[in-house]
Amino acid sequence: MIRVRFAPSPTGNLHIGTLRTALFTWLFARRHKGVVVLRIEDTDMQRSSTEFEVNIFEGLEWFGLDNDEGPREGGEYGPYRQSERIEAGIYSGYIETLLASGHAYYCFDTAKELSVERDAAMATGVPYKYSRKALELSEGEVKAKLDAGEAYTIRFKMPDSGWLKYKDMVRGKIAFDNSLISDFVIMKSDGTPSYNFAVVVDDLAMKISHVIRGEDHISNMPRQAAVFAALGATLPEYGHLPMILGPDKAKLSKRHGATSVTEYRDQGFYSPALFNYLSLLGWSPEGQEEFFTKDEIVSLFSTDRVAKANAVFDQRKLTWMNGQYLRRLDVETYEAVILEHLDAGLKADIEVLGDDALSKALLAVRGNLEVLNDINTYGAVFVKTQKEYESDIAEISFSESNIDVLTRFRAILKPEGFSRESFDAGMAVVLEQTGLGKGAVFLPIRLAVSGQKAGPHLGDFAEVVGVETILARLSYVISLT
RNA sequence: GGCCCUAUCGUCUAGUGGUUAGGACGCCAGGUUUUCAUCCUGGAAACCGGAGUUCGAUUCUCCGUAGGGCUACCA
Repeated sequence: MIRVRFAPSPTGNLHIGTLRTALFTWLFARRHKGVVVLRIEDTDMQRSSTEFEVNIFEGLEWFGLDNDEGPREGGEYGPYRQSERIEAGIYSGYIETLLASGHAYYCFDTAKELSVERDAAMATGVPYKYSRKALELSEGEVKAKLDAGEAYTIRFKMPDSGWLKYKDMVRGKIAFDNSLISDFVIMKSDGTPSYNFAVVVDDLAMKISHVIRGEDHISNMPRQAAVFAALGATLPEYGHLPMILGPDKAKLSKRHGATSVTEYRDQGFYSPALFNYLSLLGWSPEGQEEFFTKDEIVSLFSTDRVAKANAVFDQRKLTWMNGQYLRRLDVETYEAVILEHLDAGLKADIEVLGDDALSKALLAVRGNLEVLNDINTYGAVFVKTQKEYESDIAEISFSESNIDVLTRFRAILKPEGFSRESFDAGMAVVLEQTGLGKGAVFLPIRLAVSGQKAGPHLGDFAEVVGVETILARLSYVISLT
């Protein structure tokens, strides 16, 4: 049975990079009909908060990644928060085992002593390894220090020789020399387990079969593998994903603008579009097609087509893809989706214009939208107040020819039987009558009836605001001369 | 400094021991459209460098270089 886990740390909002890891992990599991476990790695009490945990849940849900086991779903390998696992004594049990087998030992060095060691090693160009001073303590000395209440950590004793060799699902063969790795802390002085230890215990206890995570964890492999070995367990399969970078090729972070998933949601990105885009960042199926549904991606996904090189997150392309999704949606879905982002005030104002006004207006500006929130910019033209309209008009100068065009158009436009088509036909007549170019006819009409030089198709616009408004505005402009 | 990973248009990527090195975003030009947008057509744009292997390397090997990661009582 394939069991994967997604293990975010609630020390910040759900990040695009973290989401991509979750996505690939999820895709792998769903592709192979496996189980997805969500585990919250909140051993860092200082930085973790439930607010961030909630944001992570929210982001995953919006994006469309579900999990079979987790803090909210429960499951037979719970609890699924490391903080709760600490309370349950899960880690201390394993610590005892390691202590008893000689794979771990108490360490009483202070932070200052350790940094002196480290600086000395750095200065001589030797890779730093803990001196193992604590290992020279006799059992009696250790007990005495413990009894005296001295602060301590527990370190894992790395093997002095041998290599960790494994085959990465994404990168192929990888090897590390164990003798270069320092003994590392597995239990901090506050009694909580460190990451490299907790992760192993949990992956083992939760029977995780495949670990898919970011490349930043590759260097942790020899440490984690050594703990697995010391516990007499076999290593799960591992796949390390390339990182997502900002435009400056540095690891994606806050200074690159929006990085939290809920921010993308709030800006009006449609989650299936983000899903599609992110799936193609570091992975590609065969062929040239770029648009895939979630189900298609699940059935196509495979770790051996995951890229090895880091990828820059291109917001331009995401935005383009989002616009494509908006245009490809069926009308009902499009309206439902866009309505969630339409300002209530703007919505009410448009609805006042008539029964189908809202629907027509939303459709009229569809081609202009990239993100859902754009509707509030492009939709405003439909509900300009008279005052706003007049002040827009005041900025525009109409020539005699323009006024002639407007006058002719006003004469042709009839309130009876008005439609988008009759509006267009009316403009065509003016075109013929005057013999002017398209621009010389259409632009002044657009300016006169909308007060701006860009916007939705005028026939659509007229249908929404009503022929009376159009006629009134034509007359208004004509009357100014 | 040490260790690990990586390297195809500006960006995301496909691909191959012999290809006009393909697609997409962006950019430029033209067209459709009433303007903008959409849409259509076309264009510019890449195999990091040096050795080696080979009849032939972008592709395989090595060495550089560059970028990224790790080197914590963060995860």
